[in-house]
Amino acid sequence: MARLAGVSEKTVSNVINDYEHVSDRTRAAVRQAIDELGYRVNLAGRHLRRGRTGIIALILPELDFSYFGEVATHVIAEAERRGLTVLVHQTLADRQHELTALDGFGSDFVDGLLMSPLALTADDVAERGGHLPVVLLGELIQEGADHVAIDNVLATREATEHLVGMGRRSIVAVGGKEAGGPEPATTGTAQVRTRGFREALQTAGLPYDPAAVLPVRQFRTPDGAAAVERYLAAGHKPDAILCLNDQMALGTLRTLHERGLRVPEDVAVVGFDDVEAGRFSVPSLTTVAPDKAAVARVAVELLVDRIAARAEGLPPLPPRNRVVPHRLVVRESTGGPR
Amino acid sequence: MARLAGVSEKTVSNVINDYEHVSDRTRAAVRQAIDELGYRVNLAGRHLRRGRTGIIALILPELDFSYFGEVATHVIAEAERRGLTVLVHQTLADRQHELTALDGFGSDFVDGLLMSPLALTADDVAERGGHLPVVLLGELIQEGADHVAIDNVLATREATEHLVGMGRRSIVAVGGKEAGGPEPATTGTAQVRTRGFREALQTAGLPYDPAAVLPVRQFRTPDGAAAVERYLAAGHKPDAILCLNDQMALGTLRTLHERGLRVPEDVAVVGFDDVEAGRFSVPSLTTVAPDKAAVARVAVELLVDRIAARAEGLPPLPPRNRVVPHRLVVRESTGGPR
DNA sequence: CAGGCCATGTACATCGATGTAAAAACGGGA
DNA sequence: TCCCGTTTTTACATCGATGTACATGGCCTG
Repeated sequence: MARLAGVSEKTVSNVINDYEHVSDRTRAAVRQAIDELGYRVNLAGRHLRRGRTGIIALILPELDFSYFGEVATHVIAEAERRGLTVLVHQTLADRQHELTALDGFGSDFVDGLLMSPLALTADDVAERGGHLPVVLLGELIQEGADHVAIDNVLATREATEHLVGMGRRSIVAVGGKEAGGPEPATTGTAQVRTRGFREALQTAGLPYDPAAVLPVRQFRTPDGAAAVERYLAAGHKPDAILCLNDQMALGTLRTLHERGLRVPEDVAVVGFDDVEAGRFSVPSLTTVAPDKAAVARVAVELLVDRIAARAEGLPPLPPRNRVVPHRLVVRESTGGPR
Repeated sequence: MARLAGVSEKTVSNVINDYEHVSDRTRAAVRQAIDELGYRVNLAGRHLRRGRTGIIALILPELDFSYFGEVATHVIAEAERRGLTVLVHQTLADRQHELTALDGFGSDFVDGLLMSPLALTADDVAERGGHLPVVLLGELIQEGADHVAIDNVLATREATEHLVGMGRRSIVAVGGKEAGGPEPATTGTAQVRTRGFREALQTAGLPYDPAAVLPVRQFRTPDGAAAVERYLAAGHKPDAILCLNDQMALGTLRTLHERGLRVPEDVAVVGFDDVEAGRFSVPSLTTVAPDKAAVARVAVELLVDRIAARAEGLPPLPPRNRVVPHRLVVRESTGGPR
């Protein structure tokens, strides 16, 4: 122990924690001893005593999803500003993995969770999420936990209106979900966006064809490509495709290219998320851009609140719902400027 | 404490750890008490006692880099199989962040590190990495720590030969680094790949023009796009571009498109990493595909070894260097099949 | 029926950091 | 010089889990 070098034991702790009533001489002595022995605080001991670790987990379905990667970057920056370390964990949209994470990995080395659930329902969160502060990124329809998301219905309506405004009449939604439809895909998000899509069509006086809502297993590039390929192979001739995320939109661009359809001349394409790849794709991608920094900032803020409330033994805060801004970025895939 | 419900205290511990000499009746009683009270193991206590946390950190420069996302997925799977939890952390290629991580975040809640260093040198690792088992992903030239990487020189040579074999004579390397060049970029990797590039040109009897090695600040899409744009704007007319990763290759495709150059007819493009986006880009991307699963498997294996050795108080193992397989995947961007 | 062995269960100390309370050291003022 | 109020420092208990050593009790064997 550093005691050998300096003096006591608590004093070392005091120095490390910048306690004010420590004489300069003692402080210096301890500091030196620390350097000499290469002493390092034992997180276990501190955690045991303090009951907090300063670690929060960011639970994501997919790490190699640009959108999540970008959000994660913001979350990490925001958390760092507050002295928190972020542990990123991947669930592969697997329900079991998500439940385990929600359970704090069966133990409690994290102070709280930021989670982007795919397979879970709000009930799961409400039921099992008892012991850990949790904030959800994205929608989950029902109440029961803190949420941070853009106004997805509105955003989808705007995107759809943009297409309609360009004279497109036959619009397909890739990744959509109908009430009672199969495949959960991105539970909440898919549903809400599909609703916005439907509403916009109605407002525009266009027919809503359930067959033009293409469900997918996952929101990945190959899923988008395959869904569109099937649709076109069936003989349909849409003049616009609304993809519920950019990954699928990129897959869609590929499929259209393979079938010799020009974008945007023959078919216009819109995505969601504004990932970097969409800015460099050929053609570049029109997309709904969520304010990712805001998502991260608000989410961390809500979580920190919740952690603090818990630390002080207060009753859990009521579920809160925060809406962050978004905007439609028009690029080449719908005829935007080059 | 669960003691109230069951009986003793150590017995609870015994039940939790599946100690064999516990009567069924006691075991059942304890189990029930656990459920009833919603008891959960306190990682802090266990860590304090055992000295290990079962957590390893995966330190990456960028989370929204498909390549790292894909590798991370494999690492997580491999670690899970061994009962380890992976904490992913992002350094943004910042030296200070990397040093902090290397230091175990100033404490010791991780058992070891898997790290993909960009800004660090081997000396840093050798010097500061004393207290924590570390395995590096990717190259760092000098010795001093465990490494896992493909044979980058060979891979680059193959990629270059592929271009030469298709009759290309004027080849540019994007992201390359000359000895003594500025910008560290991806320290080791850039250097080693540049070497392979140069060797291949020599073997083919082509001139090596240092101006055809385009340094970049980072290996990101915009950097690649900008570097190529500058090169073309300067009046050069290459017939092939070798990008040291896929992100930059995607940016390159975009720039070529904007300048009206056809790929592969006018210019062939090759990337590194085989990220998913490259399979769906227009045109699809020829690339050097590392066996990512192997990278993950070997890296975790090396790290587990090192952690075990340390736990048993053995002297640290000597640095080991593992080479994993790769292959060249030929796609449309160099005239491959559609 | 006693002795002995094995399966179970318990008491206690311990890991390291830190809050608490109190002791020790210091500085002034009377 | 003595007493009192601060400033520093220390002793001790504590967070929870678990290794160690030992106590308990049941059962078998002679």
